[in-house]
Amino acid sequence: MVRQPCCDKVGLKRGPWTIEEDHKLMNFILHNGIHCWRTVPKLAGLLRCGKSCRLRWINYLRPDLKRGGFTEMEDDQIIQLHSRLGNRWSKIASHFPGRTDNEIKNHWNTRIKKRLKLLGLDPLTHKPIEQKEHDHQDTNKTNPQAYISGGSEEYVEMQSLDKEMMTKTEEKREENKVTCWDDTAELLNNFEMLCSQLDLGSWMSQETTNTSTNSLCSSSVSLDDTSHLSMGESSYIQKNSLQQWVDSMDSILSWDALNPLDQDIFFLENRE
DNA sequence: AAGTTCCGCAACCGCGGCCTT
DNA sequence: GAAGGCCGCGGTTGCGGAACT
Repeated sequence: MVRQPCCDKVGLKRGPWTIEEDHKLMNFILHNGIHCWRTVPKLAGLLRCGKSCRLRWINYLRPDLKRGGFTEMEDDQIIQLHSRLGNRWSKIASHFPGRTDNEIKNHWNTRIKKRLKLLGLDPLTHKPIEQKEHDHQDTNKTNPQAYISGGSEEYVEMQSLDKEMMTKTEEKREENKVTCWDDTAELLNNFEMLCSQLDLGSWMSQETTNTSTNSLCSSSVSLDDTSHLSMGESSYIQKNSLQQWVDSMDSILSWDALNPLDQDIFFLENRE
């Protein structure tokens, strides 16, 4: 047997996904589920490799994804888990329903790592960096627990800075909400139309039954992923799936980048 | 206002592990 | 048990937007 490459890269598209590609992928998965990522792009009519499709679905399109900034509690938990598990992002992510390993990894590299360094802590070992130790006599500042519990002054300062930034971001969002309300309402409307066409509800129930039988080519897709959730959480996801998804997708996908006319054309095309 | 730098995030790549043949 | 096939994971890169000069 000759090993086939994961994908013949000739003629395959790379780089950022377009909204149309997203819809093709979503549409395909919602209707057919996933049996083998390798075949997904072909069957879905995408010029992408299976890996790319998998990544896009897991990190971006999954209905149960939770979006938005990380809370202080989540930050603390990530730090604690990282001190125990190291860079095993998927393991860490499994403690955060709706968060992806990629998201957590990025958050760690861009924010938490810097914070720890500022506090004189080695992000790898979570121990005080020696040189810093001389600079910072205050033990609170070199104590991870002090950081986690928000005990140091630097931590408090950073928290207030973060809050300030968060408030500004929220203000901006509010502004956008006001100015784009009509568009947003229309988008939600359109999206619900799409979802009803895609029959998300039946897909959800279908997936719950499918996942038990679909052991071959098991994927991390859909409600299988919610196995780690409590009953309450998973039922919440099901009950609120549509609205929740719409809400999250609204902020995730660049729907607002779409010309409303283009959207209409797109949705009309999809309805046929 | 224009140019430059910085930062965050999405996506890619390659390796390793598990499963199948 | 060996080899191949596929998936998942972690590291890295590159793009786009924000911030700064």
